[in-house]
Amino acid sequence: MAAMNKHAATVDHAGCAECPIRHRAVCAKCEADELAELENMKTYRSYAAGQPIAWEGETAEFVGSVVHGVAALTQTMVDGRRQMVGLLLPSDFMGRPGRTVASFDVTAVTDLTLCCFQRKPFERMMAATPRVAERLLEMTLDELDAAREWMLLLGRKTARERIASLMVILARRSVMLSQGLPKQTVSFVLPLTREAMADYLGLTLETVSRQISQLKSEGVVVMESSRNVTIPDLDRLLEEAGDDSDGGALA
Amino acid sequence: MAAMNKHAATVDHAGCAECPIRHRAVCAKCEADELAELENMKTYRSYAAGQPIAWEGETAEFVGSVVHGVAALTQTMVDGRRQMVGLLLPSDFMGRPGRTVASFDVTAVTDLTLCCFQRKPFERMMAATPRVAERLLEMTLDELDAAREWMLLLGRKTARERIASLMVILARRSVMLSQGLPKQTVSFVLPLTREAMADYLGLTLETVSRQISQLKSEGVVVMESSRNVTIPDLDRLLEEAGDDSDGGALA
DNA sequence: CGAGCACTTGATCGCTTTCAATAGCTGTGG
DNA sequence: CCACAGCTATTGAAAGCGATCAAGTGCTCG
Repeated sequence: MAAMNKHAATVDHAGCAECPIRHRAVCAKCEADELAELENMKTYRSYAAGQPIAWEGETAEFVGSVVHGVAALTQTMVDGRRQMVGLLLPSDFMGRPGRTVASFDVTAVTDLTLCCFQRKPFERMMAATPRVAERLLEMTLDELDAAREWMLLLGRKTARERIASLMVILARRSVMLSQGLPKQTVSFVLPLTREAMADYLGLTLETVSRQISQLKSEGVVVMESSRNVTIPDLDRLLEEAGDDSDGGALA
Repeated sequence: MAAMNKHAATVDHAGCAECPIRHRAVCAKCEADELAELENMKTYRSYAAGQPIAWEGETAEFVGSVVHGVAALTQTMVDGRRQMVGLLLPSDFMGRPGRTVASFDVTAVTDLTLCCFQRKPFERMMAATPRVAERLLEMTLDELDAAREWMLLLGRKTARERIASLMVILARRSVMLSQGLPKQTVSFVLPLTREAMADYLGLTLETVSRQISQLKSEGVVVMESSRNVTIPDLDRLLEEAGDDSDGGALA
């Protein structure tokens, strides 16, 4: 099956200057000379949807940034219960400087391209130039905030609110990527299966399916297929998510 | 009531060299000259148990480290549901460089002493000397790992497993602080009320109480009072927590 | 001694899980 | 072209765990 093979994505970028994640990834603050150094040490790797990238407890020989696609960090208990603890979207950083052993399983959720750096040279560069380390700190603090928002969802939100919250996140990202002006209607494709959503939301896949059906029947979301979502009224969705409304604009 | 008043803790440390968190806080990697600079800008602040330290959405005028005591980061939904999203123990850092608006409510859980820095001078120092920034990145990455462990607990663990997991964390900390050699029996004081535990664990206080009672009746924990815990068999507790057993030693 | 607070315990309710069957979609091969 | 396998998703019925509502206990402090 195609899903089991690495496949060559479009990784023939002329250089970092044209990279789609140039201003959001770890390299965002780099000057031309630093970028050139990174350029020399980078390698692209591609993974098909479903492929493992790293296993918990094993040494990950590289770190890197997501260029295209989506990857998931998951944790699994001995009896098989599984919880997704992070979703890596384009520009997100994978791997931890200063620690060679991965803390979590990493899997490609969709077809995926990573911009990888060997651990040692990258750590040397971090020590030498502050810009990369600064940016990484900034990104890590953002991730920590996101993880804490997620803890509220997992600890206190109802199944319905969890689904709505996930939709809000995906809608927000869709708006950001398309650089669209804030409008009330948004459409996007769910990059996750029902099972992956369940793993993310701390629910079972049946509950995910049921709650989506209900939101659909009430007109909060409109679905052309099981993966194509349209949100007719974002304010309504935000209410369902149980978040403090931030005025409704996906700022 | 005493709980509403600031009270003077023992903050008359001669200097950073004698500070109890000297080798674990943000200043851990600093040389003597850098330490002197921090010494000039630091102020101690004390809070009584229950006092607020910062409110979500308001500007926090300082950042700092926990010296003594325990603080909690919490998030509250409009209808009052509350989730603790972080527990700040001695040496943990509070506040986010580069962001003036607090993302979460911060409250003193026990009587508390903070070693505070004005935001601006601290940020200037971070930009000038890499050691502080390096250490902060390290600490932030550790916190992110801890947050992700917590997401597994909130998303997938049973009430019983959650209680056991909290006990494991507190037992582990108690062993670290007392520098004791790893042994099978550990005693410690619960720094949290049942309600605070519930907020941390994503449960109600009644469920917390019931599960503690059950663990007690089964001999997994022994309690001299409602706050004094003894763990007669750590391996047993680890099993109950549902974590991969790491051999049982609280390494 | 009584007020206030933290905690415990009981009874019931309801949401989510579990178990189970069915539907829809996609690709493969006769 | 249709049948079928394999997978994803939906839906139903029943069970269970934790929440909710409600007393009651024990401790500390005035």
